[in-house]
Amino acid sequence: MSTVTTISSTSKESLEVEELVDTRLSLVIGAGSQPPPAPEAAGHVARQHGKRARAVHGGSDIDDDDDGGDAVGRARKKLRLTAEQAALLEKSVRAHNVLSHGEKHDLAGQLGLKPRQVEVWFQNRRARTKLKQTELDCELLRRWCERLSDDNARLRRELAETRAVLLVGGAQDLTFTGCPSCNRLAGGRRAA
Amino acid sequence: MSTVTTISSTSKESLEVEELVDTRLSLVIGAGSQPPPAPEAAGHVARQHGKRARAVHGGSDIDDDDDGGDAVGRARKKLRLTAEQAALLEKSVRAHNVLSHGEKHDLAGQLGLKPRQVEVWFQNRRARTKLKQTELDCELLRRWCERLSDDNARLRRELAETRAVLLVGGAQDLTFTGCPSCNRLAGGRRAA
DNA sequence: TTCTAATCTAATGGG
DNA sequence: CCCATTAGATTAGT
Repeated sequence: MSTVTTISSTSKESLEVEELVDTRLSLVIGAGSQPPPAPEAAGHVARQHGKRARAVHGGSDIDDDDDGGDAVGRARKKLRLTAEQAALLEKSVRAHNVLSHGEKHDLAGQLGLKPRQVEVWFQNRRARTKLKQTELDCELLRRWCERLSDDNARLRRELAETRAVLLVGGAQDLTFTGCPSCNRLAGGRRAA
Repeated sequence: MSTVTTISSTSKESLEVEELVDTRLSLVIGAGSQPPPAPEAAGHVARQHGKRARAVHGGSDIDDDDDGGDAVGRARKKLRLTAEQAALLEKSVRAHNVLSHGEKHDLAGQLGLKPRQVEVWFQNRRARTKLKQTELDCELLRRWCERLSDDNARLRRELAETRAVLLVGGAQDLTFTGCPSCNRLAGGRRAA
């Protein structure tokens, strides 16, 4: 006989179920606890989620991320990372932008977060950097475009002038001035 | 209930299973009839989900709440819009991409959503379209860049060609006339 | 099969 | 309102 009483979050319709569960859990677990509204939390990371006592899960698997719907157990609201948590995460992401299983759990332990949350944080972080870089690439492209445009104009000008010199020079001026190239240059650098 | 056990274990893959799961959950949750397939106007492959019963009327839960004081006590987990709701919203956004107060409440009434949710949906929608257009602009820029690059190459080629003709044609004269500037230039470009 | 990365979308908060 | 961000849910890929 399976002892599962909680509904796994993998269920497709977990939404409604979660609400129901949430409500009931609120009633049961209810009103007691209150996360410290003070964000300063000078000490260590606040322990954020009490896992409901689970039935004895034989053997700790490598991954036990799935906490099902207990994320909302007493949750007054959404998760806000403290400065310490953010700092640690940043440091970690600088080390490796992708987490191994061990690292994930380790970090989760240090942060007082669920492994799943750490994982998600990393995902979102990666997405963010990617987006930023896309924007940056776009800007780079824009500059490149600008440069190309300038080059283009210059080339057109030079080409026109060179052609003009070629045509004119073939007739007469070439013999007199003796230097079509100089004519061209003089024309081109008129302003200078 | 053993049914829950079955659901919780796995599987979101198979379509058949999905339907079964959905059906069962509908029974469990107590959803009434679910309006079937929705004409999905916008784009993507027809999704099979279509079925989300938001029949959790446990009293004052969803519909009747006006915006403003959003109770944070129960974390509202995630709302999934039905195909009908989405279709109506799409239609509305086609009419006006911004909502008036009246329209908002009206729509909310028709959809069975809170005005706040309608508002949020419109905001997200606008953000989405804006993002898409940005991407599109970026792509456009890229093509323009490409074109410029091609033009550039062509111009360089033509210019080189013209210059070559010019130099060759004036080579004899240049040697005789002995322009110092052009001698220098000719020496530098002799190879080309 | 499981796992994770990537994507979409509802929701929050600040400005 | 816009914007950035969070996180749940889903899809796709190895």
